[in-house]
Amino acid sequence: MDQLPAREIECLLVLAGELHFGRTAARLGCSQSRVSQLVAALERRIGAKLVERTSRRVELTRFGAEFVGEVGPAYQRLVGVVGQARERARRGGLAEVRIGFQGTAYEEVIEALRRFKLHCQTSVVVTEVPYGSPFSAVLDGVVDCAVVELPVRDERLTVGFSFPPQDRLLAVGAEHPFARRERVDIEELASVDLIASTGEAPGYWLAAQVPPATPAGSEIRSTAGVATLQEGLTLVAGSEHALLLCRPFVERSRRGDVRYVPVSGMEASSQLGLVWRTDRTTAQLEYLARLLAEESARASSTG
Amino acid sequence: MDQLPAREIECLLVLAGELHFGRTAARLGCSQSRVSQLVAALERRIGAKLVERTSRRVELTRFGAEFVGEVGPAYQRLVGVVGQARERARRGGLAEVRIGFQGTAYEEVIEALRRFKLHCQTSVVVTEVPYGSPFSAVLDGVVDCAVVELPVRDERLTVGFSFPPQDRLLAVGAEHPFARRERVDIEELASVDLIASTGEAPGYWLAAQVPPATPAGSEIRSTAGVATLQEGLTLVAGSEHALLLCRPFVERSRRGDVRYVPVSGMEASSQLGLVWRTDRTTAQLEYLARLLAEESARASSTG
DNA sequence: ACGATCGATGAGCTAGGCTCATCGATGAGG
DNA sequence: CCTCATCGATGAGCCTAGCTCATCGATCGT
Repeated sequence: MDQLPAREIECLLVLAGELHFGRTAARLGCSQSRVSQLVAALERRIGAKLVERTSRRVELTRFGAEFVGEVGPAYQRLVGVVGQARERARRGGLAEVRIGFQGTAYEEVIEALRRFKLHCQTSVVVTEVPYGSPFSAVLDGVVDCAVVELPVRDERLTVGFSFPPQDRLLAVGAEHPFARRERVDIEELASVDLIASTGEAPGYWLAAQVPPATPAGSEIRSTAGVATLQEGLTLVAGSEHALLLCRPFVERSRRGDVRYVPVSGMEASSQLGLVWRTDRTTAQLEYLARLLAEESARASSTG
Repeated sequence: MDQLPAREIECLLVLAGELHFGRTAARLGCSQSRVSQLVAALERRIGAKLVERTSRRVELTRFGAEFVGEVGPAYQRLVGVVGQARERARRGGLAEVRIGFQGTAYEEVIEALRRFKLHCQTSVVVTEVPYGSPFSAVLDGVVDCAVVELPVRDERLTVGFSFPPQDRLLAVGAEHPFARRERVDIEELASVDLIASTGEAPGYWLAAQVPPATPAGSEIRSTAGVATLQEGLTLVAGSEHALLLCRPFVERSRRGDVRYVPVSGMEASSQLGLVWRTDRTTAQLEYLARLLAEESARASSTG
């Protein structure tokens, strides 16, 4: 089969409305003879008379009317889709933005997303990404961006916005020696068995989450690894293991058999950020980053 | 806005499946460079990168994937509609055939329509046409054909099939002098007041339905006119008026306050036929006529 | 380092898309 | 009945857009 005769269809649709070759030509911005040729060509292609025409009257054949009734909506839809795409491209956005989160989304982000959807007329799909593989979903293109733990040191990824650093908390079981402490100093981490993340995260990221040693140089043990936050908490609850977390995750995962103790003296404190693939930077994502910045500023000023 | 870029869209859709410019070109039956140009043109038109391509890898942009997801179905639908129209034209038919009836449809026709729908994969819409204007709906194109009382003497109309002639019946009120008669001779019509049809029917047709005089030359009175069969029967029931009908209509409109008496000696007996606009003759309508002929033959042999 | 593969690009050809001029048909008006 | 005006069809011819060919540069495997 050969090519879709877009011009001929367009011509027929206009002619069906005008029922006049001259006016149709004017509306199409071409000559009357071209209209005549286009209609004839379409009729030849379809293999049936579509328009009954004398020098005094133009009317659709019964078959032509039926054809117009079917082709019209289909054609208009296609034109519409292309037009919408153009419009979206002009504003530099996607119709559906997929955002990944480690764990779940938190308040500041939710509000930013609401404004984002409104302003960009975009639908937002929220997905959870594995705690231990914060970047792979972004790199694979499964999500368009993600709010994850920093740091990110990867040419392929861009950090659009970084939330302010936050203290880390140490999650321990209810029976753990630290369970009732007010604080834990970072040097004390040398005495616990920290849970590491298993996943496709790069080494520098893993090291940032679970430092291999205290600032003073004491080695930090780590004999267990988990893929998700929930796994980690479950492991903590029933063992001597401990888990380093940042506050937003804690707020979303309170449970009775786990205690959260602030850790003081941590140099590399926990920090969340919005990241996306550098080669897929768009105005839309940058706008989302700006919205996050605003919400973050608002939250820190009122809180 | 300018023309719908059908080739470019087609090209993108194929490329989205192949992810390879050379194979895409082969499938489109053009050169690789053309594919490159088409994609570039579409990207320029939309205003966004749709395909990420290096010399070693081709993949859709996030935006491109979204675009393909929307444009693909719309495009396929349009192609499908055009293809279906071609197919229908090849078999010479309409997707929806509208048939008009005076009064209602009767058994032989119903069965023929069933087979017609099946064979032509067509939907059939049945419409009632005014008894007194059997042709105008056909001429106006409101229906594609109609089963109506003959005769038809009009260049613009074609009779595809004529049912065998049938006796006429005289409908009279229950209190009418003829109400209990076995037969009525045509000469006796001079003594009744026949109801005429009012409508856009031509004079020859009206005269055939309600003859102006008996064969022997006696004038037949007609002081009332009705537009539909039901109106006529209602008028008959409460007056001295009488109505000439053909059998199929009678079978469908039995009522207690009206008697039907066969009329003998009528030269021009009642005859139904399938008519359509001559300038809209199609193989499909001719096929329907053939089906009616078959059903009619079957009915007369078994009955 | 080399060759193979693949997409981009520019030059150049040509068929298809379009216009112009004209014709014949049709209907209105005198 | 004749004339004029309107409208769609048609053929000749022009020109652009649609396409090919040849070539280049980038990239990956060996």
